[in-house]
Amino acid sequence: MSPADSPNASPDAVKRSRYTLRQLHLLRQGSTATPLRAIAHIDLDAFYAQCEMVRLGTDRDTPLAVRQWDSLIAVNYAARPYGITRMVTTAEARKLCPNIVLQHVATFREGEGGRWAYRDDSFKNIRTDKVSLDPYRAESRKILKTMKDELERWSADSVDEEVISLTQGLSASLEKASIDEVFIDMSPLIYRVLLQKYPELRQKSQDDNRDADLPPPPTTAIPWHTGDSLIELDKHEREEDDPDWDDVVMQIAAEIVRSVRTAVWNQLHYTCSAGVARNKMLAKLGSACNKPNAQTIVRNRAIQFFLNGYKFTQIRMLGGKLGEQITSDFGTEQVSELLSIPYEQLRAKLDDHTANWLYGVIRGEDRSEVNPRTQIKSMLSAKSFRPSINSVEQAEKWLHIFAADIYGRLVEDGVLENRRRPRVITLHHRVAQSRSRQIPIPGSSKIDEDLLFDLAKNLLRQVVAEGQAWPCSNLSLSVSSFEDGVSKNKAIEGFLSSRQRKKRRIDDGGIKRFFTHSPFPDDSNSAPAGNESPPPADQDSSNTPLGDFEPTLLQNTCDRCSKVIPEYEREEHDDWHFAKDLELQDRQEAMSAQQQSQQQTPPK
DNA sequence: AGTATGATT
DNA sequence: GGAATCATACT
Repeated sequence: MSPADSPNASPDAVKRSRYTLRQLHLLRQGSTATPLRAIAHIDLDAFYAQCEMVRLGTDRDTPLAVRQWDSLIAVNYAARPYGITRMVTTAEARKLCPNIVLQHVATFREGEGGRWAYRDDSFKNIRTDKVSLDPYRAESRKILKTMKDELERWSADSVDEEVISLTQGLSASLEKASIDEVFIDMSPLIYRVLLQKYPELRQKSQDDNRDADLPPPPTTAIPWHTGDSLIELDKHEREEDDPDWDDVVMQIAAEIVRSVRTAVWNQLHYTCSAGVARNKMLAKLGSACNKPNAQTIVRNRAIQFFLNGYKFTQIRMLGGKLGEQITSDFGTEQVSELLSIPYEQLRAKLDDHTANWLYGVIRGEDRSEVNPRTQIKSMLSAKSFRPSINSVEQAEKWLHIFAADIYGRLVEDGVLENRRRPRVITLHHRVAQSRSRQIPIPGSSKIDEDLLFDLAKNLLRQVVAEGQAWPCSNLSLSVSSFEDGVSKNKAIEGFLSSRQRKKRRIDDGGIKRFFTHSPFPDDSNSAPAGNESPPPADQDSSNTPLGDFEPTLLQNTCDRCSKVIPEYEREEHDDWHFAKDLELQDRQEAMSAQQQSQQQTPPK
């Protein structure tokens, strides 16, 4: 921070980049290994509260909190200056801010047809009502779709023919981390923008050493948006130094994230906060730095400074018992103090895997992937009993509501269209400690409310038969082990066996990587676009585990699309066609299934 | 198959 | 801090 003690920005500062062509090209695949990668974590601000603000149409400055019985589960930012937090009761909240809006969550009610509703007396009915988070799930889906669409726009919009041919089909991947959080891997998108903006990066690799340094970026200053919060650089780094490609990458990433946030605001009126960094861990910490409605950028050269200010117990996975143990083992919670502990000493106290992970994570390393998953893996419906319940009759009433709840959500998820169905159903039950029983859901039967209820009753009988079933303080029903619709599954299995588990390339889940989003039309809308093209024949070998070995002489012509394909691209190209065929077939099936299932429009 | 842990509003 | 979710790892 003191320009005085830097008399002369060293004249030969950055003549070359610190990064290589190989590291640049790794961006295309969402590889976890390149320091140039760009990950965002986006987090909706006080999500449940915002949902109610949108639903009720209240102003942004109106204090509002979401109520569950007599406690608050979300507090909007207008209410926070009054000292209202989630740990406050509704009575205290009213005292602190007399005109606050306290909106109770929607509930199911026994005997009212398994449908949730907003009821003005639900807070009095903790004994008969069960919370429903459905309205928030629905909003979450809308927001996710808006984000996806905006990212699609980025992958579609490019003018340069050469860049199109080099980067066709590259898109960002999006992981739904919870009801109000996503991770986005923007690396492939940024690769495309880089080639577009900097033609000097479009080299053919054949005549180049892929481990040679890149030329430096032709800029001396990064055009940061005024709304971006930049984390201060590490001690030995200076803002006056010329930027390198990682800085350029971060700025483009910030621009993409800004546009996603703007789209969510413009189309749905939700604000969110984002962190942008090299990996998930840093992005996640970053998104919490400036709330609400702001974005924080953790540049590579700022990582150490950034982490030094933290207690490691704030890092993902260290917030619980593991964090406590490490704290007591080494007598500190500070990242900065843990940094001075040599690896061997970590190994002495922790198991191999943990020590290794910890050593890296406090130095800003995290190679976890952004898992392109938007669908959930299990569904749970639960209730805690204030006065415990004491009979099978009471328990079965709740099982009825659980079954209705889960069934409704399964319908949203596509059971009727045979898209996905759960294979296992589980009952959790707590007296002093919690126990659970699970059984398979018969694959032959049609899943409906009654079936779920019957299976649940069955499980309850098992639990009760084991004794000590009462008084019960907590009961829950869940379904899990989802499988995809039969047609899709069979086809993919066929694909895998035909390949005889041949070494798959790079990362990932075989054919599924071609489905960046659901091939099925979403609830309300829109004709799926059929304008994709096969992956380009690429002169670059970073796709293959063979690295620099480039059999450039072997070329074939694809009999499906008449494109010229190098031999080493052949397999991937065939896979692409296979995925496309599958997608088309699925779409047709889904369409006809939808036409058959009649217009029982669910209540909004 | 069943349990425990961790994280989020 | 409690309630309701979700995910994953361990045994």
